[in-house]
Amino acid sequence: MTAPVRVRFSPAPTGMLHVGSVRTALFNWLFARHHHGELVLRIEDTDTSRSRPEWITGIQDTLRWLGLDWDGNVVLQSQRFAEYRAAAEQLVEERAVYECFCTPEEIAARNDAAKAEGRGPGYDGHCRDLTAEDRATRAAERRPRTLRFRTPDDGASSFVDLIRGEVRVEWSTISDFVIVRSDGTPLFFLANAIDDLEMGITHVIRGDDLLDSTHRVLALRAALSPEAPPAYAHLPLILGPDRAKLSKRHGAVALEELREAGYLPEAIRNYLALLGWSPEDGREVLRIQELIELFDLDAVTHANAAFDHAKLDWMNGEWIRRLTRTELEAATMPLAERRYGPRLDLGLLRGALEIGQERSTTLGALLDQADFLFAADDDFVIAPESWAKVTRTERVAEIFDAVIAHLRTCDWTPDAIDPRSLLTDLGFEKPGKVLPSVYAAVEGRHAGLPLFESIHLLGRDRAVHRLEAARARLEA
RNA sequence: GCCCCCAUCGUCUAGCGGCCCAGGACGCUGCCCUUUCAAGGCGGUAACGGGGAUUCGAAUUCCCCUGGGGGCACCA
Repeated sequence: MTAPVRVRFSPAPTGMLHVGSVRTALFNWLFARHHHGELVLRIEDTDTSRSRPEWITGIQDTLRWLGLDWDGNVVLQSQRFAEYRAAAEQLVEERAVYECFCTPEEIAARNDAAKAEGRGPGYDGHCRDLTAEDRATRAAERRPRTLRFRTPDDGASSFVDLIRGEVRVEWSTISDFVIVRSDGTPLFFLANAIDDLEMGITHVIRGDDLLDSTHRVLALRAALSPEAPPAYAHLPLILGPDRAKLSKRHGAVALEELREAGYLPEAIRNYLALLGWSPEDGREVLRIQELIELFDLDAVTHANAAFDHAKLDWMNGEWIRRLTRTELEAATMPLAERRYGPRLDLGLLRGALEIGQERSTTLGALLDQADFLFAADDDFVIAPESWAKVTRTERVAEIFDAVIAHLRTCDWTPDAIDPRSLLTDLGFEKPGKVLPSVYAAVEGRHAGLPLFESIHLLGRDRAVHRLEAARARLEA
């Protein structure tokens, strides 16, 4: 390859990162790492009313957690406004951009009128050819002034997208667009074009929802500099289960929610990499290094993809099982600390991870099953549906009595704890069938971590105590 | 309304003219394993949206239709 690759991930800090934006970040990251290039993190906070500092730090936290590192300092567009203004004024002088004094209300009214006539929305060029005198008058009226880019009157805009191939649109369908607001702040188009130019971005990899805006950015870029623009690659969108575009208020899966629910970065990266891309050999469970080696823009698909939570679950389970015990512990610790606070017991947690690793799909689900270990006897509760199952169990009082007696004296190993032979002696042909009542008494749920190991972990006193409590409750 | 993008199992995808009466994965489902529930193992179910054209031959090329998605902001 020729010039070193330099890409950027440029989110707007208007909310938490969701799977769509993270997939974009991931593809940029994989592309940069694959080509030994650089990835810049640029925060597009030009909309000062919607941007919030906590989202900026939140975005960085999430990216770091996912292992998607970036090169150099984070660039904040809000700190470069002066530069954008200067460039815009220069464009005004060159007549590529003009002053527009239309108010939002006037534009909205004319759009409504256009709609009534069966035409679509879009700026009508009202202020396109204002004379110096017109402008002076309007300025004197203290009308708001925006700066609008003048799009070509005829011909077509065309560029070759790395994924889509040639994309062509008639200029007549693209209206003049605002690049500087009436309060003097820049818009996306301006800041984007200038920064891509100055940062030396070679490839722009982003969502397909920005495909149409590319023509405008490219025209603006051409007015700004004769330098060749970056190559563009528009990724198919990730859709919600309902097949609509993911948005903050609609079905978007926030990364922080996944993190809190116990999904692993390894699994999220792996799953997201497979949404719109697949390696030649068809393997699906891939380490990050393999992802970097195999990733290629050529293999990116063209069609939008629905986010499938069930497959993510499967993938997460795959990764939980691949973790070493130490890694699993490190991944679970933050969740467990938040969940159990001072009641967290490292020894018990390790025990739970040992018996739970092979059978869990999320860390959250694993901890759900481990809750019984950390509950004080006073606030240990048996789920209502599980208790119902207990009361429906035949001769359950007898079972409890026998198990209690057994636990008081047996050797304290999982094998010795196993009460089945004793239940067989009591006349139960399939002792396994009545065991769920014991699960409920000890674990608070009739289905959970393997019983004998669980009792062993819980300890003799606590186990006996819980069974006695359940036995007493039967009488009530 | 106009513009753009897209179109293989329910979902993610392989397929880039004959190897495909279409392969893999998730899901669903049957069986096995089994102390519950899972996890795991082995099977099964299930798709080329429709119509033309090109060709000896089309999931693969072209056109139309239909369908889905996106865009048309002083959001990005």
